[in-house]
Amino acid sequence: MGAVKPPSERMQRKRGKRIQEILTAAAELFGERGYDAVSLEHVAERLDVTKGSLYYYFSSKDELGTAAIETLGDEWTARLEELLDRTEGTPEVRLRALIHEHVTIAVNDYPAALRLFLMPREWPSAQRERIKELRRRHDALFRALIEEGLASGEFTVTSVDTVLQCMHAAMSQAPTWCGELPSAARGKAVDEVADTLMALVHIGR
Amino acid sequence: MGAVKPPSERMQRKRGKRIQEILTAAAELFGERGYDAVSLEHVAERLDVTKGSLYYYFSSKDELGTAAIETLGDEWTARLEELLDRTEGTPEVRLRALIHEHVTIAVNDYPAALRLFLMPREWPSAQRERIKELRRRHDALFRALIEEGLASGEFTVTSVDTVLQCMHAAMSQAPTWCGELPSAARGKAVDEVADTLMALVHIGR
Amino acid sequence: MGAVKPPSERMQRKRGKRIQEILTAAAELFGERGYDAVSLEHVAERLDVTKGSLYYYFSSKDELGTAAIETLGDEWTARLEELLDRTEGTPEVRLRALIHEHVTIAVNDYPAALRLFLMPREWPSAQRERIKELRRRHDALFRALIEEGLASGEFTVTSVDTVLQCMHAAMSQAPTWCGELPSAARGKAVDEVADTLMALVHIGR
Amino acid sequence: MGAVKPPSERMQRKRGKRIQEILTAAAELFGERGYDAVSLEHVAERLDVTKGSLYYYFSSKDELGTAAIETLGDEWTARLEELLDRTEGTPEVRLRALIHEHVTIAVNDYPAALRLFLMPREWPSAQRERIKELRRRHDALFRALIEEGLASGEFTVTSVDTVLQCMHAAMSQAPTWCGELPSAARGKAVDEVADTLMALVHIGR
DNA sequence: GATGAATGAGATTTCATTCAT
DNA sequence: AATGAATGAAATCTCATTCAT
Repeated sequence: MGAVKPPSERMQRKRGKRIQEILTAAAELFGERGYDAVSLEHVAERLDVTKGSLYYYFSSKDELGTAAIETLGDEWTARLEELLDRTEGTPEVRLRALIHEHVTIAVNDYPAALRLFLMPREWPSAQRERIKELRRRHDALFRALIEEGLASGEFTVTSVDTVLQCMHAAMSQAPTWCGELPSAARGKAVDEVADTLMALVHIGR
Repeated sequence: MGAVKPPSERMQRKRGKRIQEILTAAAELFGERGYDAVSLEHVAERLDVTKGSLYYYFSSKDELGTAAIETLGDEWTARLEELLDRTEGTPEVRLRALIHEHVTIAVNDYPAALRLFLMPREWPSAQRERIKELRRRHDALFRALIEEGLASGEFTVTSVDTVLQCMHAAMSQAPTWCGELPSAARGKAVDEVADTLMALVHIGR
Repeated sequence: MGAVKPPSERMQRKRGKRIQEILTAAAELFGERGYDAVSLEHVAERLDVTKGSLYYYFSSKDELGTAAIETLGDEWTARLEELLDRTEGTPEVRLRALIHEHVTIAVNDYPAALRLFLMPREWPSAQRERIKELRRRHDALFRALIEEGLASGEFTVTSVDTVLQCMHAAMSQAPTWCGELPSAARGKAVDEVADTLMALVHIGR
Repeated sequence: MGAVKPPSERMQRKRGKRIQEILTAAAELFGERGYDAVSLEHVAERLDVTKGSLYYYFSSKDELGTAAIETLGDEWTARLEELLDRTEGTPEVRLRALIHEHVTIAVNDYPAALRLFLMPREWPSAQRERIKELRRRHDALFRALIEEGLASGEFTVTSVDTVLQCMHAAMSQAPTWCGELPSAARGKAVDEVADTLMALVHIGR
């Protein structure tokens, strides 16, 4: 009835904020229990909202899922970039810091990660591509550092791709064992993971 | 008079065989698509029976699931043990062979093992313990070799536990990337994974 | 900001009303055929909705069942109380009227009440207690009248409890025989039951 | 293959005995939990036999059910007849003894009764008629005594049928409350029931 | 006579999705 | 923007019944 008034900018912002809230809650839940095991009811409940409301923002569970991952990935990548910005030194030093930070984030904030990142198969095919893209952006940070180290002769690897995959797998998996340790022991565990994974770029000697 | 005749041994064997058939089918499916994504209908279909029949052997999906994992784990471990039996050489040689075989099995036969093995969290607590036990048996093979290599001075590590976790994570994750390669390239990819992971026991130099 | 708005009172009422509709339908069915013989499909059909909808209001068949019985019991008790409100006279007169009304309700409206009320054993323990409580409230009406009559010397009994049990049993059982009579004969049959049962409070003389 | 040899008499007896065992177990179970709630699995389990075996003796659950009731009813009636055979005295004395015995049997042996006897509605219509017939035979014992007492002027009733119904209802219901008493108190409770029910044949005075 | 195995129909339950308000 | 209500498809589970051995 009458002209549909275009959403004011303020409204847009508000909407954006609500969406972020939803995505955060969703990412947490998917991360805790896996995509299949989380119902929209669960998501809604955590937000103190009804199932139906979610459809105002997302047109399907799949879409919500993908968006949740994307958010999570963006945030994660942003934090890693920030770290690199404030860390100086050789590729060795910086790569180790990056690994350490990645694991820390995984353990503290996204026990999620494994289920979300590492299992594109679990996702409907429409979503898979976007998840891979996300992964590429994320990997780029590590890849750049490794190549820098290779160029300078500090690092040796069999194959950059393989190293990246192994590194990523181990880092994302970390929460499932570090997460169970008493928090006192966690710091040390994370350090050990970082030290251990650095070996991957010092192959064959 | 009234003596209840216990099932004959032959019957017992037959039953056991049927159960193994079911478990194999289930393990394959769970391994391919993950627990949640597989319905009893799927399992039944692969066996050419009706859903209901499965309940003659297992009293719930959970029970079937746990048993299937156990089977899968047993089989896997058995294949690794076999490999070790027929492989001679230094710990270095044998560990590399073990990794190679593990990844090969993962890629060829159990692409979704990741979801089953690495995520005890998503299982009802009754099952969790049994899965962890399975994991321990599996890890034992790697652990023994690593310790042997450490004793002989061939290997250096930061922490055996950490190495095991990282190795396991990377190996189980392998199917998600190697699996997508054209089969021609797969062999090389698996080799590279093995070479790369061997670095984990040659830390710090 | 983020204030969760509680469901409006009007909505609450509406929901309550819907629940009552469901409970009434369920109580009727359970009362007619017994708990086991009624499927949620039946209940849904009578309400012209789908099975699934019922789960929006009740989280299981058991829960619906218990609530339905409670409703049935409340209604029944209420009708008896109403009757007492409008009936004057000696305990003798009023007790007879009460019995008569009870049997009438049983025969006309809840032919299967027997199965619901008299057999707490078949209910899960959670429900049993609530059913017993219901029964107590119901019995209280009869008990009060009987004790009044005893006090005034009009009645004689061996044991109030025993009389109550026998009375209740016979009244609830009535539908299984009165219900089969042609409706013309029913009135007389109910009268006879009432007269007969009054003998229970005139023991020994 | 060859002539089917007619079952020897010995076999017949053996068969009969087996059938009785089954019927007893079935009657107990139906009595404890109700017809619907008992599965053939339950019955078979109690007999240490497999479900399938029951079909050798009975062609359906319904048939087993009806036969079970019939057995139970026959046995019950026989025990009551026995009692009457050895009890002398006025109708008053004998009727009271009969009631007492009936309740005793109900409480001790067939908490069953209520669900089996009093609820023809719960049974498929084919069975209903046979159950009613059974009930008639059973009632006949009481009816004869009551009529004797009426003839001699000892008893007064409104309607023999009604008295029988009420009596039967209360007697069969007895286990649900007497059964819960500590066994010490049970004897007294049964006595009270008998005394109370005797009032039904001394109406109006 | 009895068993193990299988079936198929139906019951309970879950959940993504839609929609009127 | 959000809610309460409802739907329908699919999943898990139960059970009377059949049958080859």
